[in-house]
Amino acid sequence: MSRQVLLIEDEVQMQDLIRDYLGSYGYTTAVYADPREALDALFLDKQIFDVIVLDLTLPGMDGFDVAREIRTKLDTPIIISSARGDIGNKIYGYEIGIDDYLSKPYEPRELVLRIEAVLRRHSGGGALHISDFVINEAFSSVSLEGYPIDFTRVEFEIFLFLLRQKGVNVSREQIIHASSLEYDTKARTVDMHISNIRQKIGDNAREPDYIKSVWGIGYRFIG
Amino acid sequence: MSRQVLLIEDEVQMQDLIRDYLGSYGYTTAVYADPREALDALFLDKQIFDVIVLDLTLPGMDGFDVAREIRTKLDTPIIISSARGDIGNKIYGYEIGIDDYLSKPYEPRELVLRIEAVLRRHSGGGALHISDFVINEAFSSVSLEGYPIDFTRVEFEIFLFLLRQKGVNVSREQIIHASSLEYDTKARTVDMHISNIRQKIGDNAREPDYIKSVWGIGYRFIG
DNA sequence: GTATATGTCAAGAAAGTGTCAAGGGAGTAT
DNA sequence: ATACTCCCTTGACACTTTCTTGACATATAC
Repeated sequence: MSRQVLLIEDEVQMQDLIRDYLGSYGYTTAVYADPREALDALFLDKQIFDVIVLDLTLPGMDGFDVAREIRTKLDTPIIISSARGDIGNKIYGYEIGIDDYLSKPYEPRELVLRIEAVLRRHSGGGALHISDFVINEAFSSVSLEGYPIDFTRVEFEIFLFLLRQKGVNVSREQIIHASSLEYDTKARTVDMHISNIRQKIGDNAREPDYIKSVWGIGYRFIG
Repeated sequence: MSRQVLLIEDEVQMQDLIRDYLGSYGYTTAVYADPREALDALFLDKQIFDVIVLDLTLPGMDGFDVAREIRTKLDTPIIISSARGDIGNKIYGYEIGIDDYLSKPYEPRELVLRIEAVLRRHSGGGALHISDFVINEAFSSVSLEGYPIDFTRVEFEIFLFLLRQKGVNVSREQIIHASSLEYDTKARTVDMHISNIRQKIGDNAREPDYIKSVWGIGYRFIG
C-alpha cells in the first residue's frame, strides 16, 4: 500500500525533483500547481492523501489560506515548503495546524525524513482508540478519558495485549509470551502485574469495568 | 572577491565552454580532467574552492567515488554534471551529499543559476528551526537561543535524529543505526552521548526540558 | 469442607539509567 | 616520526525503578 502525497507547488523543477525522489521511496505523488485544483481534488473528488506538502508562494492564493481551508475539513498532516524562512510565518503556521516546516532550498532527503516523522506521529502506529482508552505506541503512552496513565513497560505490553484481544479470554502463559517477560516467569507474576494495572486504571478485581478475571483460565478485557 | 570554481571534466569542449561562461560571470575556474589531480589540489595543495562541478563519467575513476572522497573531508558544495540522467544516480548522489544535479546537455546559464542557488544555500540559507534550536546541517552547527553549541559529530547526529523525531520515543538501537556509530556499539555508549548532549544544551536528566529518558525504551525529544 | 485459584502486600532481586574517569584510536600539529 | 588533542568507548559505581516471589488472605468449584 503506497502512501499518497499531495504536492501543491508551482515550480516545475521542484515538482519533478520531489515527485521523483518521493517515488523512489515508494510514495505516490499527485502534483498540483494551482491550489484551487488541489482543493477541488480534496473536497470535490474527495481524494484521500496521507500527507500534504504545500508551497507557501503560490499563484493567486496565499499558502496559509490554502492550509486554513484544508484544516476546516481535514486533519491530514500538512508540511509547509517555503522560501520565506522567517520565524513569524512559522509560528503563524503552527497556529493554523501546520505539522512541519521546511525552508527552501532543502534536500529532498530532508523532505522524506519529515514526511516519515509526520506520518509516524500522525497515524503510523498512532493513536488507537479502544474502549475509553487512547493508546499511542510511539509514546508508549495510554490515557484514560484524557488523563495519562503511567504504565511501566511490561504493564504497557500486557495492557495493550489484553486490549487488542478485547472480549477474548487470555491465559497467563499467553500474556508472558506476548510481553517481554522471561519465558520462565511464574504465572503468579502476571497476577501481580494485572493487580498493578488495575490499580492504575482504577479498576477493581471484584467488579471490574475493564479487566475481568476468568476463573481457571486467565483474564479478559471487557469494554 | 572572485568565487573559485573547481571543474572536474574531461571533455575539452565542455571545459572551455564552462570556463568561459563562468568567467563572464566573474567566476575563476580551475579545470582538471583527471580527478586524482583535482583531489590532490584539494587535499595536498589545500586549495579552497567555493563550489565543485563534477562530471560523472571520468577517466579511471567513478564520479561518485570522487564525490565521496571529497565529502570525507570537505563540505564544499558539489554539483554533478552528468550525461546519465537517470533517477537512480540522482538519488544515490543526494545520499552522498551532492548539492545539485545537472543533466547534460544543459545551458551554461543553467549552471550559473545552480551555482548561485547552491552558494546561497550553503552560506546559511538552509537553517532548520526546531524547538528552541537553529540547526545548519551544512555547517553541522546548532545554536540554542542564539548561542552556538559545540557538538561533536556523533553528538550532532544523535541530537538531529532526536529532534527530527520530536515527540516520538526512540530506542538506543535506532540511535546507533541513525548515527555513524558502529553497529556493535554498546547501548550504554548512547547514554554517555546523551549525557554529554544534555550537559551542552543545559538539560538535566531528572527534569528535562528537551531530552526525556523513557524508562526501558530509550529517549524522547520533548519541546 | 477441601482443594485449587486469585488478590495483594512487602521485601528483595534484577534491570535500567546517570555519570565519572581511564583507555584507546584517529587525526593534527610540531 | 613524535607528541598532542579530541573524541569515542567502556567499565565501574551509585542510584532509581521495575519485576519477582513467598506469604497470607480471600474467593470459587465440587
